[in-house]
Amino acid sequence: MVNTAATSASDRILEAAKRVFLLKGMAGARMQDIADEAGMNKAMLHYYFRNKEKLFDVIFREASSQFFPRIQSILDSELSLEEKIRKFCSEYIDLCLKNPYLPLFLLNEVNSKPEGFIKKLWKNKDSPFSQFSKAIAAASPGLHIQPGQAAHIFINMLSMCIFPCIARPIWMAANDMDESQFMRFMEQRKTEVPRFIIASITK
Amino acid sequence: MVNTAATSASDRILEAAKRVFLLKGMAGARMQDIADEAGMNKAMLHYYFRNKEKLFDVIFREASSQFFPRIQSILDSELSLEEKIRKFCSEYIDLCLKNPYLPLFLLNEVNSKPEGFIKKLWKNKDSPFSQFSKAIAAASPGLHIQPGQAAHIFINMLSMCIFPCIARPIWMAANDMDESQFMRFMEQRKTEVPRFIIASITK
DNA sequence: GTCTATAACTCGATAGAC
DNA sequence: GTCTATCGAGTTATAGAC
Repeated sequence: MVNTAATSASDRILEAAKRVFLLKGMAGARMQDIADEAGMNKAMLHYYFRNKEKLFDVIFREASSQFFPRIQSILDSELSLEEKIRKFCSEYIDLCLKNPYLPLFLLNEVNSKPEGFIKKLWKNKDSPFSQFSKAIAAASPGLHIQPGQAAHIFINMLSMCIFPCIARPIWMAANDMDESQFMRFMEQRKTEVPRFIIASITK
Repeated sequence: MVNTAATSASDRILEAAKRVFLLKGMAGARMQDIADEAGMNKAMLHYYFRNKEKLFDVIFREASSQFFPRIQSILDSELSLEEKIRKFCSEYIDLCLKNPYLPLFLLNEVNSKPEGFIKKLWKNKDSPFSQFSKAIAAASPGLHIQPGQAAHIFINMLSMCIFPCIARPIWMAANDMDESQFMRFMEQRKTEVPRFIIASITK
């Protein structure tokens, strides 16, 4: 009744938790930080999410689903291979620029999970990765793609889109870049990376 | 006198600290874990390194100097550009395979350092990154390298060598790989990545 | 130098008033 | 639902015997 504010308490907690967890990770985050960020006190976090781990799980799942499934929809589209590559690079570079802490957060937390856990991210379905690899292989007639190379091409694409964003502080410092120079550099990459990939394939 | 063992106490602490810090990061590591790993008790860690932060700093510096300066020596060599690329990829893939937690550890901790800190890694010298970029630009006569592309080529190379190692758990799960299959995949990349880069340049 | 014991503190979690 | 107060476990760090 009273809470006609833009967001409910639990939503404000989730937003705050996302900021703090993505920045500091599970181990580095403090419930107090999240409470401060959300403008309320610790007891509220426990009232809504019971404990830190459950709150973290919600954030982790949300972050995962924001990052991984996009691959699928691009894959399923009716575009040509070259168009798929262009679209993929453009979307993933944008995603990383708009969520600077997302990739490193996911890589970290996946690394600290027990073995079997990761496979559950894709349940019984094929992983988007292996599907994309197959799509590249299938689209290869006329191109110079050797069997077994599809996987390399795919992870090359992922690497060139994502890595510069996670190495951003080092890259900026090493090249004396400011914020806007880095942004321009990454904008260039939306065309440079596809050009690079396609050149190496069609040579 | 007595300690004719292979390693001194402080060395054993450093080795243990490296394992624990690289695996769990500053926030996730426990002094008790390090003590256990080193086969002694917590008081010893404080005796030799005063506190957790100072111990961490030693590890961080060592890890940094293990990772970054190699670029320089390859750059300074008298090899052709193509040979430099091949050597760089081969060495960095090996480095990452032999130190699986090193790249993610550095990326994480660099991200959580205050702004100005990073530049101090290269003191007053040019960063190896910008130097390598210049070398690629200088070696470009006869190749199809546009001005401003050198930086892209260089970070492409870094990305394709390092990223697959930090995304290893996801990549293995997504492709149903076991340990030895992944190792073979990365061995292939020592030639695949240079081939990929050179193809895109000489097209 | 090395160990045990413990102080000092941080942090997640709960109890209970409103 | 929201807040204050506090408990109790876990951690860093130190004191002090040997």
